[in-house]
Amino acid sequence: MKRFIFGVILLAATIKDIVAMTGLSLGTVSKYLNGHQVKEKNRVLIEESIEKLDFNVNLFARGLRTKLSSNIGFIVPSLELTFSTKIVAIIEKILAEHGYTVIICVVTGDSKVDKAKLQNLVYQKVDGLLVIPHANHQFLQQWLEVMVKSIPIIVLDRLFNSSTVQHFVLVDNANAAFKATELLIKAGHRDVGIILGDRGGYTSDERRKGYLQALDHYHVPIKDEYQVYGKYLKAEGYKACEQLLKLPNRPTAIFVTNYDMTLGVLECLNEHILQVYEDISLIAFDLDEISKVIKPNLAIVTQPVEEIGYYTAEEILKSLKGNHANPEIKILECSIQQGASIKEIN
Amino acid sequence: MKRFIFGVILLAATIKDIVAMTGLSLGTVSKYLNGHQVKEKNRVLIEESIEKLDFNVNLFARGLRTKLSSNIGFIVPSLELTFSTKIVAIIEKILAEHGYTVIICVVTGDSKVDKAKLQNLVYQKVDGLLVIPHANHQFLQQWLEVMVKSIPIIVLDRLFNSSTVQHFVLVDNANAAFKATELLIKAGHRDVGIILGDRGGYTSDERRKGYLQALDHYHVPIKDEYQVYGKYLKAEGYKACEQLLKLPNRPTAIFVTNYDMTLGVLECLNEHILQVYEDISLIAFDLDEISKVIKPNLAIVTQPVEEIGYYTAEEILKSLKGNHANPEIKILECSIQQGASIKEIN
DNA sequence: TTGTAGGCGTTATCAC
DNA sequence: GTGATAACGCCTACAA
Repeated sequence: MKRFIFGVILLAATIKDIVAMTGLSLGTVSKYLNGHQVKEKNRVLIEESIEKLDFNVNLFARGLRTKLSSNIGFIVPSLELTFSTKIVAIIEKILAEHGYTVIICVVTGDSKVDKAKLQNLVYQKVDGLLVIPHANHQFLQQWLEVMVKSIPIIVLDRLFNSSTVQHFVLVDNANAAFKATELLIKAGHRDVGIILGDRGGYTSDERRKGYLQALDHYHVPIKDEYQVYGKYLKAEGYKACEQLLKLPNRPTAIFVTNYDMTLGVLECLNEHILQVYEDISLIAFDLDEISKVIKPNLAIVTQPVEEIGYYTAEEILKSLKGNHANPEIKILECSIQQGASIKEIN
Repeated sequence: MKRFIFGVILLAATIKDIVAMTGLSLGTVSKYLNGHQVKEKNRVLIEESIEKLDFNVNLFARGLRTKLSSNIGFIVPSLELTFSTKIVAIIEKILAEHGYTVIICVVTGDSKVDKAKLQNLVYQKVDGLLVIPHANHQFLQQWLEVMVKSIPIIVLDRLFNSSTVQHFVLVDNANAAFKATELLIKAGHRDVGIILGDRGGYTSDERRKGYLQALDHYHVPIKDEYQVYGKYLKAEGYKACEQLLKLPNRPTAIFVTNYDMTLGVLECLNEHILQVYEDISLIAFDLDEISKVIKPNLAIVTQPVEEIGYYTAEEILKSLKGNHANPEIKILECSIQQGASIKEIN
């Protein structure tokens, strides 16, 4: 019952072809395929046959029975952030080694659109879900609460309160912000501005917390007008920066808490003909690839993206095979990379 | 035969549930689901039932029959290039509107690893393929030649000779390079270096062609030592730049032909304490987001990523529904964005 | 350890 | 237009 002609595959081989070739039964072959014990002799027989026939399990048929797709979904708020794409890349690599593929799903924040996309994603298409939530994505969160009942979910980058979703991979934002702010203070800065993302968002709150703790720890007065928000966007970062520059006693140093806003800040400083270091000190977040390109080299806080990726991939694989629930909140540390953007004053 | 309890879904509804609820036959419902004509009265009946049951087609079962997954695969050489990620994002958005999901597949260039990944990808998992090929990816190309017999494939960014793969979306690299080089020449530069990607690669060859044409057109002598290669990598771009700087009569202007190499070049110039504009003029490729961040603003060649994305999405959708073969080589134009990195000399 | 048989939910091919 | 029925390829009791 072969389906080749002149060495060209006409129809993909099925288990039945293996049965015909080996003389074994369907059940035996299927068992072998699913990792059960089979007599050594038969094992060899089956493996030979698989090789010859170039057999591959039909995933539709398997899925029809098992409801499993060996796809995992990756929900991201954007693909323009290197943070997301790096993690996607690492995870895709590891999951591929285990026969899984990654379906990407960019959520827009528009819940009508997102609803359709998530529906589409989840209908039999994924066995598990990795999520980097959008800031303030109420709808997504609710949806995850429901989904987690049927498939494993790991949430990255952002913590939220939930009795059902309990598997998180985060970085210690507060501590990272503390260290960044500390660096500025230790260089003598007492007028330290911070550009945060979304007001009330988890990440922003954490970073703000670290910032405030550092000021407090070193007895630097806290000023509300030094804390501005830029929604994690370049254009908003620009505005936030202008806001700080307009202050009567403008900060001598600024801590910008993400990549995109930093681009906006740099553009803003450029236009105002202010020199980083000379006129204003800067420490940024996540600028890895380009921090050295910018003059002067920027001091930056770096998230352990690789570690996040590896850890998350391992975790989802664990959840996928078996113990469906190993809820954990994992917190990884950021590192600080020195630059030449912080001026020592007095 | 409902499968709800207290409003909670126990089992996903099937066509049979609709049959039970409407009194119609399986065939009729299935026909409706696949866009065939059904009596108005029955249409309403079915739609109500679908609504009530929250019915969704089981894609495993459908796939088992049709061999279609409504996934499309996107093969990229890396997710660290904004070129790729932007296009992925656009395409994911459009395909989602049509019920398709995007499976990402990062090829490494290591053909053993890639082979496994591509196998995995293609086994019933995708209905079509979008590809941004790796430079010199011989294996991938051969594989595409085979795959294209069974599913539609569109190749982006890079052209290769093939009797089977015939659907390409490209930019006019030669013309873009001509215009970029022209800009330098018109500013008075006659010692113009170019940093290309991979020697012999399609894209590099095209960009080199445009560069040479411009020199020729304006009667500027061509010098081999001004043409160096950096494999599209940051570190290699750094080296390539050094190579140019070491020349006895080093170029007064450099055209760097991709994003990553430009980062390397900027780093190199930084370390050699050479000022862009003042000491050396520069025009780059694809630096969109950060060109304004860098001082001085870089002149850049911008690829029409949006247009590439939209066009490609439309094309693959066309191929997916029906006319399996509308081979075409689409060429889109790049634009030049002025900056302050080119000095007028004499 | 191996074989048998039923069913997963659809679509497609027929008749009607 | 509609309704029965047979695949699609696999997994999993259950029986041997």
